[in-house]
Amino acid sequence: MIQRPRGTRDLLPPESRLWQAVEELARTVFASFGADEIRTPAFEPTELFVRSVGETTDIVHKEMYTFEDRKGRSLTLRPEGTAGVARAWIENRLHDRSHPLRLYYIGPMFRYERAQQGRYRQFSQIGLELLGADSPLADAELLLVLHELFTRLGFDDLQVHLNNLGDPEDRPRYQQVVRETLAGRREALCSDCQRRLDENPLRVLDCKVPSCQVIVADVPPVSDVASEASRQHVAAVEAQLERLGVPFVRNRRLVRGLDYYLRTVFEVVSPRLGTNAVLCGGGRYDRLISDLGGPSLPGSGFAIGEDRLVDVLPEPFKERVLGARRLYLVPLGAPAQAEVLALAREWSRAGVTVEVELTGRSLKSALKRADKEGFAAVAILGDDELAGGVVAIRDLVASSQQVMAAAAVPDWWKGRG
RNA sequence: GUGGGCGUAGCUCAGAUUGGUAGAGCAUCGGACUGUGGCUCCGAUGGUCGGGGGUUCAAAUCCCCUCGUCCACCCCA
Repeated sequence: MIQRPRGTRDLLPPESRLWQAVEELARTVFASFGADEIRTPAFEPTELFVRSVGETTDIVHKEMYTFEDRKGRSLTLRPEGTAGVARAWIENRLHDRSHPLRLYYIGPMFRYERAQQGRYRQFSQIGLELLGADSPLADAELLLVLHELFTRLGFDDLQVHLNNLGDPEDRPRYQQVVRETLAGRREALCSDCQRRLDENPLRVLDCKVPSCQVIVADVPPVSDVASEASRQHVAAVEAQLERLGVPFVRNRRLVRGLDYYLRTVFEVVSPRLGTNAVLCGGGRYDRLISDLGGPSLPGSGFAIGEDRLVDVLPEPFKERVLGARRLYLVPLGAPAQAEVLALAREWSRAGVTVEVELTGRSLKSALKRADKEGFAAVAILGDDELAGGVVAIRDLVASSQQVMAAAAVPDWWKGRG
């Protein structure tokens, strides 16, 4: 049997409805704050990700799906969404548009990793990018939109972690501080941290090995070495959030795995997820567009892991989506079968969710099925009803039954919502 | 990429230690009840025992390889 590739999944009904509902709400909330959708290719020139995400990052270095096309060009399945948006902005001269520009995307990303719960080789991200505004207000708006979406999904237990990564100019100075602080204790660090010390010292900060955390506790947080301008920026973001009542915690150890972030960085974590608890990550990237050869343009954005989000969706939201009422239309006998689709069309046009029984099963087994499948009601159309121009409507919840004109069913249906 | 757990019916699992005709519950379909669900009873359908190879008269069971999945590390969404 041919099986799907490792780390990919088939989204089946009814769970696919949850995905639709999440995406629909995200579109609604984003659009209500002035964002529009952008759709970029699922694969891009490899160079784009090397230059934006960063050569030394794990994503680029060992997690990309890279291949050559028939003309020998190196292409890569996108491992994240921001790079493609930045590329598209430059290539399509969106510079000419009025800014700031709010662009959102929803779609699959690809990373070659060992799959486990909440981590897949193909996963979906819902992202929002805010281009052309360098103010703290822009970062605050992103966090607000995020908070609004999560609140409307019914979450009340998520935590927003926030940190200041400083400006790129601060980075060498900070790396120096890290190296100096840890110079004498290199041997005491785990082997991963010893490697990080050379390649990407920032990442030593969020090592989860307890012995490392003890040692790293002596290292001053990035924000202490950060420029005055970046400190004022992040402080202003925090002040906005406090004013808005958007809860967050300062996490001075928070570091992100993509090189383009600076100043404001944040994560949203769910206590209901295990190891892969990060539901959303984001931050400011004022140098990304210029690093890719475009003009100087500030930007800020986030990406939500849709797979993880759906995994921890609050029960009330799920019930609302999965509990949608449906009417089961059951024809009995050939004359009724001849009429049944026309009737379904009529009801469908009037806003009824109607499912026609097609297999000719007995009324008894149809009712049995209706009960199992959770239909709200069954419309029975037999010879008797046909003769009188009526249908028998059996309400499965109330266990009651009545006969009414076929044309009256949509109103009856609405009245019971 | 590293370490470990687990793959038997659509689902949850027994059967493996000691090789000997593949099982149960649930689900599905049908009947009891000829046009009325949920409960009960009866019956039926359903399996290359993840795949391949080896040992053996005989393998779900023992050995090797492989694929998948889950957990931890790593990483991030």
